[in-house]
Amino acid sequence: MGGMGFDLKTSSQPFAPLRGGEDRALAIREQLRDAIIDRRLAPGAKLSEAEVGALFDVSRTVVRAALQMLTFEGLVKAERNRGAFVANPTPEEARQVFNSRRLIEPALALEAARRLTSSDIAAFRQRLALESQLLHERGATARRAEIRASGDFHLLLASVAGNAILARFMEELVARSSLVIALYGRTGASSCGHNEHGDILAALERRDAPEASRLLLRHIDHIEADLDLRVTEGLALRDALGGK
Amino acid sequence: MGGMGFDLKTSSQPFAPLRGGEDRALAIREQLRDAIIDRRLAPGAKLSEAEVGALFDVSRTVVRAALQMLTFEGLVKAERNRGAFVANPTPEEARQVFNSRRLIEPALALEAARRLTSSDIAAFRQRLALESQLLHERGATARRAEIRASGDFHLLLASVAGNAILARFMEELVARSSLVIALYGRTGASSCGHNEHGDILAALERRDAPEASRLLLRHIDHIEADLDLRVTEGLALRDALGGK
DNA sequence: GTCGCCAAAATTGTATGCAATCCTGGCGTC
DNA sequence: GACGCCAGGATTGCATACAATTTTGGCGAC
Repeated sequence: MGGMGFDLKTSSQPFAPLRGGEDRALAIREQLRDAIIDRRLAPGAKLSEAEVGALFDVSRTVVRAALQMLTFEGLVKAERNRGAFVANPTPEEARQVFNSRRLIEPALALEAARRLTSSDIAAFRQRLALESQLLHERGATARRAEIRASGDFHLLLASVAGNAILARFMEELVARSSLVIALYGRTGASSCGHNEHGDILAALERRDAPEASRLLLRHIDHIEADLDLRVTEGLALRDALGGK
Repeated sequence: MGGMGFDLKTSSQPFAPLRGGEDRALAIREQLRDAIIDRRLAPGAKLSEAEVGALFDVSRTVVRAALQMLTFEGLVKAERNRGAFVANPTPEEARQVFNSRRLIEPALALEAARRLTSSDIAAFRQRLALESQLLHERGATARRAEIRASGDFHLLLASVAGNAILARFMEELVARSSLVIALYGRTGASSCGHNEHGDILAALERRDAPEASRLLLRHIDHIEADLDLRVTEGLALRDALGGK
């Protein structure tokens, strides 16, 4: 029992105002999603319907809808008659996430290089500016925002590529990646040192599709290389303990 | 106000018994999914919560859960305060579905060729036998079963490849493909004449990964080539009319 | 006759109540 | 002392009731 020990509603984001006139389940989904990939909610943590409902001041009906969406995205694992928990991906699942990204993202880069418009470039530049600003900031809040901003770069690339279905897949893959990085990351800063996103954007601007694709593939490799995915068998129990 | 005019529960499948002890929303999702890809539910048809609930003898709560899942899969389109409708993919969406498949499936074939076990082969053979049997049968029921069996081949391939995430993506892509074929298919029998699935399996058994990948890519091309995706702009209104 | 407005009906969005299931703690027995 | 059993509490699964929104049908004015 006992509260979750954090305040979901006062997210670090300036917006996300939990607008009342719109679909509240969507808003709650986003808040929980941010909390999960920011690691404010630890993997394995229980998401009690009543408790989440009390936090957001909605009924369990709405919470259930939000949790079902997150379950479909793979960020939450639901067990019948037991409840919903923040996902706790295994190293094998982590590998599958990155294998999927290695397959999809270079293709997206190829297509994005063809379709890139000047307004797309502006959006990329804005994203990159935010990233580099966060990189130089200190503190846990900046760290969290940095992880999310880094993911947004890949999401923007997917959206520029123009395939809505693959973009949705990428949304899921990026979210799961954030979770995996939080779990298995060594340094924590995935793209520290090199400015790989900037290099990719430069290649895109040059319309050098193969190079953009190649850089992106290596970028994914670098992210995964920063993980510690050694087997550590039979840790299911300890993971559960770590949850709380 | 006018029933849906069909009986969802007496599906053509011999199983799918709507087992009571398990999660009923899952069962309803499957039934509706089958009905959609079998075209017993026309694109654009309204899925009223009360009506579906009456058909399956469950409350709207359960129906809503099922419809939300189908919405996530892209088979149903939900509009706020208006209801849920069977998806009506545009030609552009159809192209995106096949572009996604062209990207993912050849990679799955490569991996499947490496991992194929003898029990996998047996499962493939069983699938193919069912397909060829259905191919020679007459009647709408056999046609529907054939479309589904054909999709199952691709799903089996995805499962053999061993990446659960991509397998889930494929589930969505195959379901959407069935819908697209029902909407835009010319002949209706996508793999008529050639036994492309059989050829792919043969290449897999020979461990000829590149050939299996190549054949699969061409197979997808053939499926898409059978579609009529000419633009027909501004049909959104007529589509809605066609819905009822 | 056509257009616009308004009330009734139908449908979805949300909250809440009850039943079923699972976890927890304590007691009795071996 | 350890194991198994059973009641109490808590949590989810589901159904239902009510509120909000949209659609529909008709009525009146122009």
